[in-house]
Amino acid sequence: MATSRTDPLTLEVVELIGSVVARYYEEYEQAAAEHSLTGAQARVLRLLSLEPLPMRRIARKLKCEPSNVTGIVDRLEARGLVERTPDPSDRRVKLAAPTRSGLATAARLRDSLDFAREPLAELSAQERRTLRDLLRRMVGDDDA
Amino acid sequence: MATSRTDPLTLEVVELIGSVVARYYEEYEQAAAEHSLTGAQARVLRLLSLEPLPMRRIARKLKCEPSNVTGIVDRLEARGLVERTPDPSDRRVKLAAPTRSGLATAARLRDSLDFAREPLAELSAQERRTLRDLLRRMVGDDDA
DNA sequence: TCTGAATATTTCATGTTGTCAAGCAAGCGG
DNA sequence: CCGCTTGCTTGACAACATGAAATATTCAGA
Repeated sequence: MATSRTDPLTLEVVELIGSVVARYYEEYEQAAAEHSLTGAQARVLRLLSLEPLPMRRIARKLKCEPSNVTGIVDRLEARGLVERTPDPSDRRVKLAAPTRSGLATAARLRDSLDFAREPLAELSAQERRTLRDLLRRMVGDDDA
Repeated sequence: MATSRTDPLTLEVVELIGSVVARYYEEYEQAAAEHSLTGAQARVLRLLSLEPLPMRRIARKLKCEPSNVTGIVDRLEARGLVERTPDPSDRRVKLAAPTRSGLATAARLRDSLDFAREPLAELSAQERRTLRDLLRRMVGDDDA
């Protein structure tokens, strides 16, 4: 493998990615907190704002146990941001869907996620295209 | 501001960064778990492997309350990975330093953090340099 | 059709992380 | 010496996370 662990260039890129991750994560939590949400609640609400989902699919997306999702959706439901509705095609399943208020909160949350937008302003359109292409190749064709 | 929220290029880059963050975070937790550590414990151990630090400085680095650090260091200390030693120059301060075993664990942890190394193999040296330069400018001159 | 395995969700017990308020010990400026 | 600040810990509490067990439903096969 050409990419040795001790290659200084690679190490610096890894380090930089670590910085980006730390910063993004922190700002995400902060944006969530401004709407009185925890990070986990914000992630679930964002997911559901794209599409209502059964509990187990939320767990798969979050890569956590379904029993954990129960509590998070409980808290979102208690705040009127999310509703559980039965799935007509399978009575075992409960679909979680955002309420009108939940959708509004999700939209405001999206707007306050300035992280990558602001530092991206440093880059020209051409540079952003370059960055996009490099990131695309790094991330690969993962479909989560 | 030229970088409108609805600019599709910027949106895609933000989305990609989100993917990178999710993946990095997940792999970090997983690498930590392979050494029976939580993510927070791994982060503290990594910090201390660079340099012993007083509790309050760990809290600053982790951006959390000092009272939280007490518990994390307690658990690392209970496993013999970290020691608290008094600071001779200020008897209020306790320095947390890795033990020999803690240093070894930190090194193994570092080795298993393949994340950015592996997808980075997709990129040529020139491309990695380009990526490094773009990321540097995004991250800015933050000294944490 | 009946039975048994598999699936979807919840509940419970437990541990870690996080906050905040309060407390204690040690430094520091008057 | 006194009072203020600083560094750390403790205690109470909430959220998140896991794993095991309980419940309800579906589904495949005898």
